[in-house]
Amino acid sequence: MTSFISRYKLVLIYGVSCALLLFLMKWLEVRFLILSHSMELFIGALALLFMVLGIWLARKVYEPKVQTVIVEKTVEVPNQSFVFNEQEAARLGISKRELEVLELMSQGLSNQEIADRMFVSLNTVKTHASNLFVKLDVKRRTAAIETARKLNLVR
Amino acid sequence: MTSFISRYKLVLIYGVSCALLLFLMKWLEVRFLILSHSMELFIGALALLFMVLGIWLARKVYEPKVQTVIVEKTVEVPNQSFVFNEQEAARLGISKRELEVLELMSQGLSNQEIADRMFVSLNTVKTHASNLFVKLDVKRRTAAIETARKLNLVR
DNA sequence: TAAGCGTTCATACTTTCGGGTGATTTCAGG
DNA sequence: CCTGAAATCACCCGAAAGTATGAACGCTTA
Repeated sequence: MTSFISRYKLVLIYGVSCALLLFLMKWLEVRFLILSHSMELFIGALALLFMVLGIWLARKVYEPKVQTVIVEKTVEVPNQSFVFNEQEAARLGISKRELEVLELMSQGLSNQEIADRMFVSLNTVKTHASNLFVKLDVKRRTAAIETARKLNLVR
Repeated sequence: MTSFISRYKLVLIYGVSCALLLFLMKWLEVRFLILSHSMELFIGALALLFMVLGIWLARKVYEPKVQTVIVEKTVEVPNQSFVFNEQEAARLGISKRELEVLELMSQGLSNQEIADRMFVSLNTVKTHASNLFVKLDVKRRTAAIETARKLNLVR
């Protein structure tokens, strides 16, 4: 919204500048015709001047657009979201239920709480956990969480 | 590298176009002078045309530069490094030793391993751990790790 | 100097975790 | 149809984790 307003302001300013410049050119034209009558040089200078003006105008107008794009990008990037490493899970042969246990484990839940959430017995959770520890080559649930995090299996 | 080549190609093409356009303008100038002698209109048209050309040229040339800037920004941003939340640690009243225990805990070490590393007894580690659990308002070490991570106290 | 805090450690006890073993069911694939 | 993997559950036992309580020491601050 504000970028549009500022852009319009710029256009207005440059429009007025162009008008003034045109008057200047006309005055110069008269001078030129009187002095040397070298029309070709005048035409060339005029063309060059206005092309430069055009380039300058375009740069001024389009530069804010550049900055806007950059802002969008910088906002977009900090999505350091977690991407599950399917390859690693498959390589280690971790099953669906084991992964569920791992996930809940990493959230700080006890085996009993995990059992309640998954609607299975405590013993089942223990079995899944044991299998996980073998597959992740660890001896404790805290180490399992650490390893799983490093392998992008959780969070 | 390739962007520079393509940009130079563009400039060359537009340079040639400008030259051709100048010749066209001169020819038109003669026509104009013969037909109506309306110099003001001719000057205005010429100025407008070359300004538009300048704008067009600037846009074409500067657009690839925009993309380059975006790339630089996206490369710059992914510094997702861990910054220890000192305020939160102070707010919760977590001491140095407790923090050390928390750190080692989050690395998957057992109480005995932590005790060995810190050159204190197992009981001392347990005491620190218990105090941590109270301060972090949790009941298990896994939950403590989870909470500590969310508060940027570890890793 | 007394009070408070952090650190250290201890004993005793309960709970949770993890290993080992074995059993059943289900379901996909040779 | 048989096999094997996955999922489910059970029992036992030892290890680890966690709770409760108490105590000693050093440092800082009111």
